Amino acid sequence: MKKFLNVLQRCPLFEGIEAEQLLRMLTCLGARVSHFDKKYTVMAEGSPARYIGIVLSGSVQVVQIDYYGNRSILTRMGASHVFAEAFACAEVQAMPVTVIADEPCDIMLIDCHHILHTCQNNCGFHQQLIFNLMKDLATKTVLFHQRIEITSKRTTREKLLAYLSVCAKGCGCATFSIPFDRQELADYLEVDRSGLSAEISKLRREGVLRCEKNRFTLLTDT
Amino acid sequence: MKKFLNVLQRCPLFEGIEAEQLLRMLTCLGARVSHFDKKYTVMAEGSPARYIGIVLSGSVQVVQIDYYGNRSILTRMGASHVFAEAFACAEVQAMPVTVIADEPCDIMLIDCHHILHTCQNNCGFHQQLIFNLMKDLATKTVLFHQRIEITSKRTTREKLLAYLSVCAKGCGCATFSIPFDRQELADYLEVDRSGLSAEISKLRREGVLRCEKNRFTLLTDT
DNA sequence: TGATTTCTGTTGAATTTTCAACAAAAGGGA
DNA sequence: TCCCTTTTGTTGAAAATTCAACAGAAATCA
Repeated sequence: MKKFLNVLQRCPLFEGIEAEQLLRMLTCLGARVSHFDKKYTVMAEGSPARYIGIVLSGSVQVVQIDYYGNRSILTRMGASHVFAEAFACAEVQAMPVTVIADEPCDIMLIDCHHILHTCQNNCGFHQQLIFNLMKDLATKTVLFHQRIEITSKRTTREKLLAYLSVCAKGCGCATFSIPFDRQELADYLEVDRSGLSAEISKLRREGVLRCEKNRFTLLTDT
Repeated sequence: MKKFLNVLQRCPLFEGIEAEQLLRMLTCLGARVSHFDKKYTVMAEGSPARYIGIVLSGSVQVVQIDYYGNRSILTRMGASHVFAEAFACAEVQAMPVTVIADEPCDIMLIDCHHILHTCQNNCGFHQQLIFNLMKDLATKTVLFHQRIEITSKRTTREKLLAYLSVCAKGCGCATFSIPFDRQELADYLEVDRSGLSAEISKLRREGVLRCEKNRFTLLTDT
């Protein structure tokens, strides 16, 4: 656990909590760490939503797969980020999404009951934890709105440009890498992969962007 | 304020708080009530995100309008529901959405700072409020996932059927009313209105559903 | 290094959506 | 009630997406 202390301290869930106290707290919360190889399922759709997940290393994707096998990528979480907290906190019966390892990763799982209900030891950190959880959920909601703003566009071109604009704004630079391959980007934007590839080529020919693998440069100021 | 006490007690934000204490609390929080006529703007996109809103009567729509004037309806909130809490809690600079009155409505506004930061009087209810806020945000996130599951479908037919299924499941009955007219439903599902009307007619002809104005009956068990 | 698998871009056909325009129906106000 | 506005369903044409198939490029693995 100690070797991940740095990551844990950057986790929004533990903001304002000292390193020393953090380790004690994790013991009290019954936190445990598991390793997952790439593409393995961290949490399966339909399974009980008891646990809050924290990415200690690597990254995960939160995906939704419908009846026909169509995948939507809802989000990707890297080190120090929290996932599945909404389902655990809302006490839904079953996970409505699947979480899979995007790379080999170490994941910390905490039973949400231990966070929401004060324990026998009456530790003093619960208030802070719940406050942080609230902040984290608010931030997630804002990011969700951003995604909806992107996917609500009607054409592949508009979705792509909206997404790339957000990326550029986020990194403060017109050149940036995205964490998706073509199929994943298509599943994030909710469009057809081949149509996406075609659109990227078209935008490149038109001089709107440059692109080499998953590294893009926006040549216009949208 | 007192005439809305019933509604306020049903508000998830005030769960577990006694009526008497609630009224004192609202004074301390500096809550104020405003009336809005139908179609008036309750919160404008771009304005500071300081306030949490609570619907006391009537209903509001949370919408996103893009550069070209295309509207997306993100959600509709009726009496006792909370809105804009995520933006206020996440302390974003500007509202990324617009909130408009769907019907004539009374809205309670509370400055989020008063909730997040304990006041001089050191009232004891902040912990409970923050806990409730956290629960509320978690629930909202789950509902967002549900909306994404609907809008991520690729065809108008699939989106419509997914939406109607959720409605039917929600009210536990195959016959139900939806809170949208055709244009609003199209803006919620993110499809073209005329295409939506055509699809409804088609589904009616096929015997999949019955529909009279905004009252639907699903004839299949999807 | 070589073989195998995965990823990517391209194409054309079929399907679907979007767009614009219009008329009938419904609703609101005087 | 009548008039005017809004909503709704329909249609056909244009545009865009999806789908399937394929070949070359890139990555993986032994």
